Amino acid sequence: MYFCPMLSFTEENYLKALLQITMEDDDKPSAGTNELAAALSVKPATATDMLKKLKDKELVDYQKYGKITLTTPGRKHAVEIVRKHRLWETFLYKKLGFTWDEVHEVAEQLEHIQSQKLVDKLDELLDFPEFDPHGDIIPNAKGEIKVSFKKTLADVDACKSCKMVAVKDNSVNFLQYVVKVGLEINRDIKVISKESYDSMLSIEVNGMVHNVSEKFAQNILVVCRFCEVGKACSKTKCEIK
Amino acid sequence: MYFCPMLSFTEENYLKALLQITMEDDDKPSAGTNELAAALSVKPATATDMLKKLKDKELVDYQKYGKITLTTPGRKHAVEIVRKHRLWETFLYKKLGFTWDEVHEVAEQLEHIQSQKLVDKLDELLDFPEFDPHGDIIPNAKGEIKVSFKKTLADVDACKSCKMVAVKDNSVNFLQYVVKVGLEINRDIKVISKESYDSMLSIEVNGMVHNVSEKFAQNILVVCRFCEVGKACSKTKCEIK
DNA sequence: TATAAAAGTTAGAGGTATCTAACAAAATAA
DNA sequence: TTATTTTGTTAGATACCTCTAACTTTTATA
Repeated sequence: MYFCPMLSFTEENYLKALLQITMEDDDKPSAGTNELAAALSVKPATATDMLKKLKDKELVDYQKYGKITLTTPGRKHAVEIVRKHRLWETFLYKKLGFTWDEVHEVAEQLEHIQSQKLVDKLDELLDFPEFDPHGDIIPNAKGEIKVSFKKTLADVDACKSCKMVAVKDNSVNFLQYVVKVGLEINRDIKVISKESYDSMLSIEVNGMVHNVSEKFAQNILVVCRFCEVGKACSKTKCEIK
Repeated sequence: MYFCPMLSFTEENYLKALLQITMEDDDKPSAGTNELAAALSVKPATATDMLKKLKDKELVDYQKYGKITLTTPGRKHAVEIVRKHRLWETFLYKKLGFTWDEVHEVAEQLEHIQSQKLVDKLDELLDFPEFDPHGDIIPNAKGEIKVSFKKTLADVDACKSCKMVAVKDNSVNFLQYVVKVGLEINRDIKVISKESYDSMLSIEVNGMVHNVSEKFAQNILVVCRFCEVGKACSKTKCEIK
């Protein structure tokens, strides 16, 4: 039987970063030291030290010079932090009138509050939400996460339409830019054209045409216009294969 | 112009403890090292080190072997933490269905969250409450604290009645005991008799008689039965001088 | 007032989380 | 396959917060 010790903020942040790296891409279920260090804005040497500690606590599988993966308890803990983070974001957005670019920073602090009752009650107060303000799925109380969307606006072909369901980047900069382009969750987007030279996209949103970079498009997650978020798409009509 | 630097959790806890010690008793507006250390469950040596640091940051006035007081910025910071603590307690109690003995522990964590907007919005959501679930006054957004009640149940003479308005001890143990005796905020209490030997009190609450210790009584704050909390008492009727 | 007790400080040490600089292993390219 | 680049590790240092043990100052008491 696994005993869950109290983890420091820092340890929790390492676990969360590992989960986010390994969830990002199905083909790559492990992370590297540099990658992890970059995600946490620390030096690789610092990450190496922490990895030893997390290994001793059996929260990560890791060998010198090898790849890093979360153990089952490590993953469970990381999912719980993500759950708390996204519930708090939803609370700030729905109950306190925060804008979607403000919630992330505060939730980074709130996600570390230790109280199972608090999390459960917050979930209840919010009526067990499925998605946070950025369209990300909130893991449920059992720690289950539905698979997230893999298509981005950058994957949509010219002349096809889609619907924005989430964003991959939660930074203030990006989110404010998204708003400026007239985008929000559930908004329809039509890809007018794609420039083959630099992958710039011309998109139509709310009747307005905008040119956006490939980097921007890669951070907008989309589904077919006829999809309902969280449900299967009607394949006969689907425009984004 | 004072620049407010980011303080660590620990530093904030020292400031809060200093405020609580110096607010407790009007006759003694300063604290000692041992007293402070005891309040924080650390050794006096540890407190001495931290005091040097807080002095460098101009948050406390302090000389070697001398008494400790908060500076104006130090006090301002401490009041802000108390404000956050009590707002969070009120939130947990009113919005999430926590009991009054559960809120303190979680608020100890939440009080350190850094976001002015969060505090302001929380205050608004709660409709600018004056008191927390323990009857303690919540400092307002300007950092003003109304003077708190000075009479305790232990000060009430035999055969006189009073009304409970707050508790001085926020520990789970004490609060559960208070409930067991049938007490809660706004409840009337009649002091039936006082034992001169050990100051045990016989009190009547809700028609039931209980014997309580002096220690217990010293942690129950009361006003005259005809007082409205936060307002002046009708002196002609006041029974607790 | 002299002495004992209480209160407070200093010195030296340990754990955590971070860094830089130097080094080692693995992956990639020539 | 060898050389180069990328990736990852170790060693040594620092800042923070804590401790114990020994010491000093202040306060209280006899």
